[in-house]
Amino acid sequence: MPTQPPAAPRGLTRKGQATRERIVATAADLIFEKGVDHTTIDDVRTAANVSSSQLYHYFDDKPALVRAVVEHQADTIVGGQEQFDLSSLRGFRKWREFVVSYERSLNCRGGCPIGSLGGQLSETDQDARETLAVGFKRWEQTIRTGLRSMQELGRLRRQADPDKLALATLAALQGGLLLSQIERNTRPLEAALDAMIDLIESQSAKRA
Amino acid sequence: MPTQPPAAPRGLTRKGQATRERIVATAADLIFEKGVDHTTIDDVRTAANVSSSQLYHYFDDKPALVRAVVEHQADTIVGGQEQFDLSSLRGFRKWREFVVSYERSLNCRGGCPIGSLGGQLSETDQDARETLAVGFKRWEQTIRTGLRSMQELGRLRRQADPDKLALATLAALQGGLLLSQIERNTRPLEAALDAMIDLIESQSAKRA
DNA sequence: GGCAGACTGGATTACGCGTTCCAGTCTGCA
DNA sequence: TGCAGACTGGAACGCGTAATCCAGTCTGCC
Repeated sequence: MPTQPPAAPRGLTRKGQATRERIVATAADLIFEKGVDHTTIDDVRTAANVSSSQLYHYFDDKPALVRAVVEHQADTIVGGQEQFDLSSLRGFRKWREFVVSYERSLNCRGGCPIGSLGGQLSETDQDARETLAVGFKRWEQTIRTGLRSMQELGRLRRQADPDKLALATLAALQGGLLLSQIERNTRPLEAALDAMIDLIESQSAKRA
Repeated sequence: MPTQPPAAPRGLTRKGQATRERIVATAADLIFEKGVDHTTIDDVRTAANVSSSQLYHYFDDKPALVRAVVEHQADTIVGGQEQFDLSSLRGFRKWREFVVSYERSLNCRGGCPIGSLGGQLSETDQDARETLAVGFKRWEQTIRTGLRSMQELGRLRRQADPDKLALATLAALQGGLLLSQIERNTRPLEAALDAMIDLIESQSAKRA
């Protein structure tokens, strides 16, 4: 359940909605590349081919646009995450491969599309921070669901705590992405994910 | 080995050096609270009680000041880290307690003094990014040293990879801090650190 | 087919903030 | 005790950028 129906189309023409969408997507790309504060309204204006009055027709001000971007990124990332079946170690390994190669394809630039926003907005935009928190909760949820069915299927020991493992896995992912972004090398990301997979394996039921 | 001798005192009076130090420390605090881009030169000026010409006497421009802050934070954090003996599980648990209660005392504001800088600077200031990378390498090193001696002391299995574990632990810490900052709750941080400690324990030599 | 309101364009404004300038005072050293 | 250069103060400048304004055009609906 998203915070709202997919971006309240309160009296927006189909065309208007498309324009709005284009602005958000463009802004999301630019912000991912250059960060919130180094992406100017004018940058977005130019890249999305809209005039400033158009932009302010759809968004009250820059923070409002940024919040729309936050929701957009959360939807995109969590949506992509749901493609993976994390109810087995094999599934986790596949996911690990995907994440690492994705990061490598970006040359470790930008970090996590959501996580990097967290560092930039948490202390300056309370509203954005809460939206991010909701996004992460959803993300955590998808991992948790995988681990819980892993346990229900008897693949994970009963004593294991899938909820805590899910949260830790998300944290490891975020930290790995951050360090990889700083070092411009996927090694930290790999080490972090491998560690979590090792931990899950060590708590798997196979030996019981 | 830091990038430079502790901030080249090229022809600075003792008093001048103190002033410079005060500026950096003040800037570090403000940047930690509000982020790089929302901390203005004027904020620093006021809080540190210096005039703008003083500030520009010591630093070429804002990026130069920011870089000085990065080095300052890296020295502070890594220095503090070295107090802990991570050559035993007990040491790790003590460290875990310290980190969590520290974060709690800040009400989860600000995240990691170094890590949060990474997200803000990696894509905009190449130079700062590299300085951060060096800082993290030093930090990683202190954890690695602990794990290596843990292994040498026979507390960690020979098959374990202390270097990779150290990197993963640092990543888990960073991710935990980031998520805790966003959620304003220490749970993610605790889950991340506990997971790494569990992993290390599962690879300890006690059962061998 | 007309009109209300969604939508677009571009010029203009207002101001925050980094940076510079100049005119001084203090301080270590010969 | 003089003087070079480290150090300080505060006013002023100029640019980048968010935001506004007004003058339009398009579009769905009765």
